[in-house]
Amino acid sequence: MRYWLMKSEPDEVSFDDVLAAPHRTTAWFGVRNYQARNFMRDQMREGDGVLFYHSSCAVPGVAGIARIASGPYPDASQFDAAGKYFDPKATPETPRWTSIDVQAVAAGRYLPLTELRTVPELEDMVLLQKGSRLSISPVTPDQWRCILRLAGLPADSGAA
DNA sequence: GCCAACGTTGGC
DNA sequence: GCCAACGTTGGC
Repeated sequence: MRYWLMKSEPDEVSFDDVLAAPHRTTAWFGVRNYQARNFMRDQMREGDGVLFYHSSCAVPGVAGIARIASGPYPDASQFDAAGKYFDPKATPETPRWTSIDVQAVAAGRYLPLTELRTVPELEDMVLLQKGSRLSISPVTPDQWRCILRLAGLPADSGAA
């Protein structure tokens, strides 16, 4: 059981969008960074906890708690020649990019990035490191508990 | 396999 | 829209 932070642009997919989706679940596709892909492919497993983060918006921050709802599987968008995520070097036999399903669990109090930066317990979060742009990053159990407490969510939020 | 040029991310 | 940071590409 691990914990992760996943960035989404709310103009594309917001936490509320996932809450409103069938089974509160969405496929996470379009990741085109090897480090983030390797987390999905090699480490992320069903039941892991997810901090759902809104990026590239007026007030970036953690919008809610989610969980990983599938194992990794090939990202279908890499094969769509008409789509913006097409990768001509990927084939169904040798896929390059990975997807995973994410299920919304609960929205707590919205936690703006500016507030997270003031919390000493979170100063080592990958998200908060200078120059960090990873769309998927690991979160420690202590950081996870701290975020849930700040958001006003029960400590067992995200438990399968 | 080096590394300059280029592209992207994402907060501000 | 700016720009710092960082990843990727491709010539050599």
